[in-house]
Amino acid sequence: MKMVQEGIRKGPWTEREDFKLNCFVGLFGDRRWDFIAKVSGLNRTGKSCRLRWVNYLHPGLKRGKMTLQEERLVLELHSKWGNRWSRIAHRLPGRTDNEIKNYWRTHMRKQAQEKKRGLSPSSSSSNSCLSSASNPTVNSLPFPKTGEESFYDTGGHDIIAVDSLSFPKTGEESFYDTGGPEIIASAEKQIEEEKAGENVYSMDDIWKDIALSEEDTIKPAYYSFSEGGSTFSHHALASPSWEYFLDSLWRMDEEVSKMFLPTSDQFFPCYEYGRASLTG
DNA sequence: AACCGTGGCAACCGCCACTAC
DNA sequence: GGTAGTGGCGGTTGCCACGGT
Repeated sequence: MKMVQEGIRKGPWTEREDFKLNCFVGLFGDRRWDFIAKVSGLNRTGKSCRLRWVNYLHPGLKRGKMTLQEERLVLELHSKWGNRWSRIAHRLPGRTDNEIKNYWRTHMRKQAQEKKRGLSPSSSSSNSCLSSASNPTVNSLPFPKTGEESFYDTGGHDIIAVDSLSFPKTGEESFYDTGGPEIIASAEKQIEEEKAGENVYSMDDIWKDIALSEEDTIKPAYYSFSEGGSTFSHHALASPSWEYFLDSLWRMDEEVSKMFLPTSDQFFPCYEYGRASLTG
């Protein structure tokens, strides 16, 4: 039996909460969410913390519009796997299942509306592009006859291989691109491999991949403090709230502190900076 | 300027799977 | 083997910004 905890916060996260979560994930890793939720004093559930981290705070995440390649890949993977958003997300470095899910919903809604209105593919630039990109893939795949499929059907255009599609090079595309064709090719290769052996990555592997693939293209903003001989860097948040972080640490169970503080390389810069701040 | 519809996104909920005891 | 705790995933909801009227 689990009692519903009183005082559990819900709703949008504040910058201070983000900062605290970031710090505690840095200290304890991104696995023990319930523990992090407790010791951080966030008054959030572990689930909520995990979700916030995975969908928003993780340094490997990309922000911004999906590239055409990504859109194409989402369509293709969805046609293969259905609503396996997490699985699909694994093939799009820096994108979360939530993001892809949201994109898909929007996409499907657009498709449904166009279908409803019987619009021509030229009704909107982005949609027409998506339609032309999605049809070849989907139509060529063994798709179960569902209502969903009908969203793709824009009137039986000639089918071309997805690999042969060409997309206009735009500034935006290159800006957001995380590797472009290489990523797509890599993902498609992995799809083939999975077909053969179902080699499913663990989340650790995924994040490692992301870290590697994003190393040169994504430069997460970091705070970097260098004061009083101590250097501290952390993922950027709009307003660092050291008093909150430190306050939480001070309130941590003493035994818990003993368990983790001596072994955490990341803690000491935080600690030193905090102490320096407090003592002036 | 006010209202309305829509899209995009963040976050919650419920279910399931896994693991430790 | 049963149970509780926890994490992960997919579905859903609600808020907010923006554009059109």
